[in-house]
Amino acid sequence: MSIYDSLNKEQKKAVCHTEGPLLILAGAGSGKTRVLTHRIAYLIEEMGVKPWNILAITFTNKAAKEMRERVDRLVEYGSDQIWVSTFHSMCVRILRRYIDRIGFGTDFSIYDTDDQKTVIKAVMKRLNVDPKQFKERSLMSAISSAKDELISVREYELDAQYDYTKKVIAQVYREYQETLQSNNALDFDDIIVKTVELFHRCPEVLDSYQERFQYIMVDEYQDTNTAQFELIRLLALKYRNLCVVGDDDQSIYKFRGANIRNILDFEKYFEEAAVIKLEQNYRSSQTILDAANAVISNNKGRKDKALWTERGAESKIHLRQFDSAYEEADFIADDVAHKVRREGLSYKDCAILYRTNAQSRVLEERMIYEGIPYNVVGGTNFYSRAEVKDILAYLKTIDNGRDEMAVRRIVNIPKRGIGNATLDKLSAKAQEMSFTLYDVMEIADELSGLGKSCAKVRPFVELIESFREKAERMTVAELIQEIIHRIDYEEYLKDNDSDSAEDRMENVNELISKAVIFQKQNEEATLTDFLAEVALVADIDNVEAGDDRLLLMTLHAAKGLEFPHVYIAGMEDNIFPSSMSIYSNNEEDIEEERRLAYVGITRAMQDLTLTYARSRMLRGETQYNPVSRFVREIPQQLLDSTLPAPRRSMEDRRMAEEMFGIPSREIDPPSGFDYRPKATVKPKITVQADKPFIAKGIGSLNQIAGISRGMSTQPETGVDYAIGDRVKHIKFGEGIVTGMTKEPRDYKVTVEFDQAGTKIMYASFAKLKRV
DNA sequence: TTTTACTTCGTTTTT
DNA sequence: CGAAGTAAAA
Repeated sequence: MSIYDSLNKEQKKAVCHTEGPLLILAGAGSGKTRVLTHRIAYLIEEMGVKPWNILAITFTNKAAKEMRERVDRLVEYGSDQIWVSTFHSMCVRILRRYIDRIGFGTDFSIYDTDDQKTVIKAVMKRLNVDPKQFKERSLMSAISSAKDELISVREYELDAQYDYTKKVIAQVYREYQETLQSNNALDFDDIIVKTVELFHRCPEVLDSYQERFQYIMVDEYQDTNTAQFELIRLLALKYRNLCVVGDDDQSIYKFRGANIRNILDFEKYFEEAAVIKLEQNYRSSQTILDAANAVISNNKGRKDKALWTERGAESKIHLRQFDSAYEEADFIADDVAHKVRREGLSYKDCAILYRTNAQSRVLEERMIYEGIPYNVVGGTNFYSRAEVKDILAYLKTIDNGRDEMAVRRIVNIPKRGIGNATLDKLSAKAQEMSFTLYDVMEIADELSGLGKSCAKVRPFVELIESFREKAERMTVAELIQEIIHRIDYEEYLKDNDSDSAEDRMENVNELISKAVIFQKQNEEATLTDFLAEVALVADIDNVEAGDDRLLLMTLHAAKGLEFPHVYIAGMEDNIFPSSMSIYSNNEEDIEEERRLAYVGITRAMQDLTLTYARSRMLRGETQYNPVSRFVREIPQQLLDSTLPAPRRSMEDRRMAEEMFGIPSREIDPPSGFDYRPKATVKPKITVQADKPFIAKGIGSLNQIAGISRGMSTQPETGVDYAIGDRVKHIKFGEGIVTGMTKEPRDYKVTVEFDQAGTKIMYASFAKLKRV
């Protein structure tokens, strides 16, 4: 019996088709990861392909890690020799070796979105671009899409000649690229673009990688953009053993430049390509698949396919309407609690999905209220938190003095009396001498015309120099510790805001732990490597399977995951599909949202619950939205409750009145529009200045719950009650503690409530008070 | 130069 | 409604 016997006929075909281009159209839940891992195993074990000649590209680090582990279980040896990597980390790896051939230093920095924004702003100022007329946001996305499409500055300029707006964008684009180059920095898009440029300009480098990667596999192929396609096209050009796996129905990253034509036209680019469809679904019940198929069938221009399963209909899709988002959240919390406490389900079997990150707040508040342990995926990335970025900026400055962004960030942290005025003077001087900002600072006291403020620069330079010297013989973790000690970072945080200082320090410590772990896993790794690693982690990468927690995330973040019980909240027009897509009047935008709906529905294995609210607060305004059109696209017999009659617009009503003289029935707004939660739990620390980060999302919930973040990594020791004590719960009232069990990072407490009966809850969530 | 108070602005989704 | 940016004050 071989490992391939467990595959179905189509899967087997895909695994054994090893030579030449191959397109695998893999529907949701059709076992595409299985196919990919088995295919790699087959190449090694049956075809005698050397592991180091195989390249597998995934979308996230998490997927890469999973794939490597699964391959490792299938093959005898060599799984560590395969390149399993994301586009970005693969390109960084290549560029670290060869980017000096196209005018960058191999110790380049990587700029995240915040850094980009800062650069754009500075550029706009320098070029006198009117911020009223041009939003930095749109400039950024214009530049980003140009890069995704591999349009160079020069090409953009040529195209812009007769268009004022484009001309301005072209100017900003040029200046932006020049700034990045002089900072020896690349943004996310550049990481791909520069690799393509390297391959074009240095055929011998390309050739060496073509020889190296004789068998290439790309996962989530529908999400690739033009630049990424060009990259893999070049790599595969010589041996043409390119296998791409994707599902056009799950293409949801158009806004990020994903080019759906890459998958729809694959057979045009590679004429000899074989196409295999995987349509048998191993994940969901028939009912869920029927709903998904019904919704997605409203899209035009898709590859023809339909999912099927051997499973039965099982339970219907639950549909619930509420008066407000509070009630919606209340219902979901109760429903999850019920399933866990009465039906023996685990929290980790459930997920709540929503369209926008902003929707997580109300849900989070309710989960705390109900005592449900949860994690939020997404929101603000751990590495974009101010305190983490401060420390990283120190590291970047030490590592790459040309990174002006980093230098500017930390030059006055802690306060050294070096403000914008001084910095601008130094910066101008730097420009004039074509030095970097840091170079000028080093020689500041020898320069004339800088005034007395330059005396303050000296100690800063000396500090950095001493760090550089120490960095030679220290680990990254030790270096961070040295930095926070020398600049007394804790004191700085306390001066700024004593309330949050402790939490922030906790994040810094978390960063130190990450550095320790990183260096343990990569013994040869340098500071540069650590900074690159840190720049390329995504939120989803931090979701660990171990914790028994309910997951909250956007529909986008949910792609590739599955859960027995899925809730999709906010099923309303203007929320989902988003108002942007509705008002754009472009059917393609709605189709993209519909694919998102398809992704959401197909995450569910057994049970799917769709909820919507008649009123919802948005930007301080109450909106009344009709139920999502996607819900209406689900056949009624699959739903467990009936939909309200389609709401008629005011015009329709007026017309009906005029034509028939009948006053139309009042449907909206609903009765309960002023609904307030019975007793809102006011988070002690609200989600503001300090928007929760993810770092597995734990930080966020602790912060909302008013619990020190320290508990996210260490078990709580300080509960002030024990078995036999009388305690009070915010919702269930008073009761007696009848049991306590210690869990790795928490206590599980059993309480017999006077009114509400016996409940089992986590101590850190229940916030029980001794009475 | 830094802090504070007021205004404005806007919200999709993110490697 | 909340964050972020700007103008004025210390």
